[in-house]
Amino acid sequence: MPQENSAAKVLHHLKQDILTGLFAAGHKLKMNALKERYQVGVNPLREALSQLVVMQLVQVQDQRGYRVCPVTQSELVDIYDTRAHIESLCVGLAIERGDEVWEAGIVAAAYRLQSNAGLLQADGDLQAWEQLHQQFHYAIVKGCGSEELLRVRLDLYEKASRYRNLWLRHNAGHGAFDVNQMEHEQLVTAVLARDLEAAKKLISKHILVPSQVLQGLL
Amino acid sequence: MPQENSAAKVLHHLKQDILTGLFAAGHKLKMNALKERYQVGVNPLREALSQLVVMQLVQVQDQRGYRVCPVTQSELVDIYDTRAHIESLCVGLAIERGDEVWEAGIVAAAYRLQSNAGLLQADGDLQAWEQLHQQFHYAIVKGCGSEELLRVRLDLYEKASRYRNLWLRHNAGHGAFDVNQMEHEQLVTAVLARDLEAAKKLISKHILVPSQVLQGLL
DNA sequence: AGGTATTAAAATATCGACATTAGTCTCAAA
DNA sequence: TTTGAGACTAATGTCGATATTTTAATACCT
Repeated sequence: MPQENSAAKVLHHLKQDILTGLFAAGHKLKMNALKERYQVGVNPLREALSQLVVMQLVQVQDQRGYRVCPVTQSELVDIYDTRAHIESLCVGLAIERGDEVWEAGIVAAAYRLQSNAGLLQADGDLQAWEQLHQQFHYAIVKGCGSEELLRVRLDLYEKASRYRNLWLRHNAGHGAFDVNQMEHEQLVTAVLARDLEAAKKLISKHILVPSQVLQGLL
Repeated sequence: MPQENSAAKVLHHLKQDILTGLFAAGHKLKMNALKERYQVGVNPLREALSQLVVMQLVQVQDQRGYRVCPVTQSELVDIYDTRAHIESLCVGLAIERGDEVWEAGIVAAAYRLQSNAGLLQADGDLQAWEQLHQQFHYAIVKGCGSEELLRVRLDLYEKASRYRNLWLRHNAGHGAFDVNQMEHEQLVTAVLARDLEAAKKLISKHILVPSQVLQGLL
């Protein structure tokens, strides 16, 4: 029975708790509180926290413990700009290299996303929708075939999560997702038509629009 | 006196020891041996190792300890291809955004690299040259102005280090660096002339050539 | 006898408790 | 208001107990 060690378990939970905003930006992560919450000793905790430091989700001050990385407007802009460039790169390579299985995967993911648009209602499950949304975009970029590039992309996606959750909550039930939905359709059309320039422009815009909305919120 | 904790110290040393190849790919990292070598307890060690896992330099198998990540031909190709794309992206943005201070920095770094070409002799200090080489390329890309993009670039650079050291040792004293030197001159010219297309082609090739040499060695 | 399965023993990883050390806060005195 | 001493809080590291894996040895079967 593969029982992963406690450091791995606490890493997973703690990461979620930070990304979803349960531990707010700048929040001091006290050992005793975390020990209590996750029911582990200090050593697995320190291991997990060390890893989150490398992921740039947590800061460490020597001899003064850990705290959640602050969110700033400049970081927001930087992350989203970089994501736009990287995602655009992935889409471009995917269009060059993708095969029929890749195309089918896109169609399937787009269909699932479309079918569950109801999750975007005011009382819907935004996290569930975001899951499908993520899978849709992943279906497109995985055609690039580069593990390293996809890993870089995932790192940035996760680092953007705290900001994205703000955007999701802000838009919930305001019909602001309609534009988003339309962009997805256009993207699928451009990608399947292997229209490189159009697809790159669309994906870049698709990422930068939420960034501009968020800049007004911070 | 800013005395960083022992986990940070051992992280730095251990990372170097892996990147320089002192601990070979696939090597089992036994706690007792590391404890002895770095003169620390197991906990700081586990912290450092956890971080190296996130950096993808070591692997962890539950209850079976840590070992240095293996090197593979496919990873080599993937890392260098991805580096070529990312570096090209950085150079492109730098050309668009760079100012005069940026230009001056490039000229200065190029001059220092040129002046110390003697380090490439068979009996030279290759690590010292690589330091200058790295600084030269950094002088160019830092003009892109994106912290996130530069961080991604640095991650890939470090991940490529183990392969690069092979290349450096292979080329030492064989005059194979002459082409490399010429590429640097051409790159500086293209960048300062703000010739986007030429610069992107040059930097991409500059990264991919060592990759092709290395593919023959593995 | 050769090879495989079983069991015992050594080695190793993991985790929590405790002691040490550093940082912070309070309060009084200058 | 500033400064310094002491108490308190929190982070860090070492040690030891426990659980798991790996190695070795022995017994068993073909």
